[in-house]
Amino acid sequence: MVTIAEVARQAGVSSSTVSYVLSRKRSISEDTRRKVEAAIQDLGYHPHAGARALASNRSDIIALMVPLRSDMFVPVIMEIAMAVTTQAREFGKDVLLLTKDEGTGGVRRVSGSGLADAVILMDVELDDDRVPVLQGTGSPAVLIGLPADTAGLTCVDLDFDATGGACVDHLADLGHRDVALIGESEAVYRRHTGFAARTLAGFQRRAAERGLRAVHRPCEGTYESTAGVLARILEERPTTTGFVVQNEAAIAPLLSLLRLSGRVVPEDTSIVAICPDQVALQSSPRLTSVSIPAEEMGRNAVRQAMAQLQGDRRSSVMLLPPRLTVRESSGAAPTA
Amino acid sequence: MVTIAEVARQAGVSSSTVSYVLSRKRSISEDTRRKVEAAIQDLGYHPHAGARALASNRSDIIALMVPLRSDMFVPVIMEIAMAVTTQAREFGKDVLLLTKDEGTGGVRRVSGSGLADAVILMDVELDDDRVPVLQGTGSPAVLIGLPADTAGLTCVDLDFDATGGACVDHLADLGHRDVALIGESEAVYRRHTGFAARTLAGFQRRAAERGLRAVHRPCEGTYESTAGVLARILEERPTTTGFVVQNEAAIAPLLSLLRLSGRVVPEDTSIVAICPDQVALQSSPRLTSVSIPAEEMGRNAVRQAMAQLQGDRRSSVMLLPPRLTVRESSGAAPTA
DNA sequence: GGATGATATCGAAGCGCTTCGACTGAAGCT
DNA sequence: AGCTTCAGTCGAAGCGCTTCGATATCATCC
Repeated sequence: MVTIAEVARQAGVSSSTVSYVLSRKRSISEDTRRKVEAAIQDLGYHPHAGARALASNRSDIIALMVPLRSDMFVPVIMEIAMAVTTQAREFGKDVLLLTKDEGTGGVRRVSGSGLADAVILMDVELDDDRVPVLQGTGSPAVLIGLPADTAGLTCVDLDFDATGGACVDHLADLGHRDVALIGESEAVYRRHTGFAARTLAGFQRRAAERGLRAVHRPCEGTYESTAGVLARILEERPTTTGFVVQNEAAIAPLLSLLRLSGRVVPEDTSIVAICPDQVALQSSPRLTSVSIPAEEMGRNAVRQAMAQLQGDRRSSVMLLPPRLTVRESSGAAPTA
Repeated sequence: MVTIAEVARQAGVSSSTVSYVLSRKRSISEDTRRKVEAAIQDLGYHPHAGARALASNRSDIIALMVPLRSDMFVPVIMEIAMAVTTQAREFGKDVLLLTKDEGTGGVRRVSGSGLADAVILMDVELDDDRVPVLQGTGSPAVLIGLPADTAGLTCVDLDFDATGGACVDHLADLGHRDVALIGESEAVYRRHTGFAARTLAGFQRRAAERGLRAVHRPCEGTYESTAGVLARILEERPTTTGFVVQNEAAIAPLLSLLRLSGRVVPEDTSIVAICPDQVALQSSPRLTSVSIPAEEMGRNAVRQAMAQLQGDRRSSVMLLPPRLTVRESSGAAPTA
């Protein structure tokens, strides 16, 4: 292994000078800098990460705790993870992947051992036991998702309440009077995850404000369950013409079922999905949707973490505003 | 931060003794062990990862290089990544997440800096420039996927050639005489990824051996492209009754299209998918499928990496045998 | 009963880096 | 000319751990 001492010898300087060339913490003459950089190239030098962490008390690693299985849509999780990793690299940091099932022990371990300089938590529950532990460690922390009590925390999430409202607004603007929310599975509402409940609250509040009749049905997302949910909704309220779909898995079955029943989208029935743009674009017809800004959430989480690492201790809750894109699945309500 | 010295003082022993308690590399009396463990508990001691890496020359970190965007199905990538992480933790290792777009530089960086003890590469291309670099570093390496030349490498993958064959066998056994492979998008075949080509080769060879007529069509996986592909196949060879689907995204559109066209699965048409079990199970009807053993691949990759870390320098190519599960999407060919 | 071999523990060196204080020489003042 | 100032560099300490002898104790065996 090539050490800083060898680079120093090759460049004819002391090892501290090499260190300063690398860290830019002291001024270095142009001449010396060139010699050192040449030596680094020549020898293929890479500073030893452990030695650096020991001496500087920074590992340049951000821990990311990802759900193994969760209510979140897997591609969204993946996109967030990739965005975090990419953004972290732009700050010269690496990402350590932890699974949520490591729980509080995992949090203690990585911050206690100095393995990570900061921790980003995904799939945060309303009353998440990792949060107090994380605050106890005093290390920079960012949550993707909202717990019940956000006091003193830094969080990033889509504003799901506003999202529910935006979907209703869009359908109301198009003249729909009866709308339905095809939600996540019952288990998601029972479990202590906030996003489904927040979407529902926004959906219902806005529907009331706009004077629409609103129905909400949880849905597992399988073909059969979607068929059941759709049948129930149309039976109870046959005049329903606008659907908001939160469960990504229910989208394909829903489209298929509507086609089979002879309903044409968007002429007879309008659909607004809450899903990644990619999903909306590969459906047929392409879906009007509020996108899940996975990349933005991941990148912002890292930025917040970096701000904390640089001494910014303000907590903040960053709710990204919903962005609704009109595509081919929504249109004016049919005139009765 | 709590150091080993503080633990030692609290336990009334030397710090080397604490170290040996932790590493079990020398025998320690029961009495001393208890005192040390109590002190560790009391103080909430976590060894400093950097210091440990520096002194022992092992970081206890495995780097995992994941594709940002690729031909692979995202949930499969995710499942592999999670399996790698879980299995790594069972060996006391952590996982560092790298993106494929860091390329050879990323490989050099993590192994050159001693950040990772081993590297696992996903989404390996036939002629992958990361591979020679990785071999050059001399650090333990495992590939998930097969490059063209596997000499001296350790690889783990599903045996896609046998998979193509197994799908044909299943359909042939059921009496189908005309089969079609709905493959990945053209781009996948053009790009230098092996799994699609290997599946196709196995499919065609076995079809020839069994005397079936076989058609292969690439497919983008969108509703429109699937519709086009299906129409083309049925036009060219209307007697086609067996479909093998490799592109996960094409599954839902295909089922929907067949339903619309009045064909009943499996009475009129049989489908065998190559996809994760989860996808096969949530379709309607549930699909006969060869599963993508994502978890097994991830776990085995880690095991191979650990074997190499423990000095096993044999290279090996581990091709997991396809496992075909019969469900409701395949049945006897209709009698003409 | 002294040599032998385990077993249990300690002290110290050293891993490769960062960082602090000190030093040097040149430039900028008065 | 003598002073300060500052850019540029060096040497050494020290980060917290592992690991290699060395040592001490004790049971075992002729």
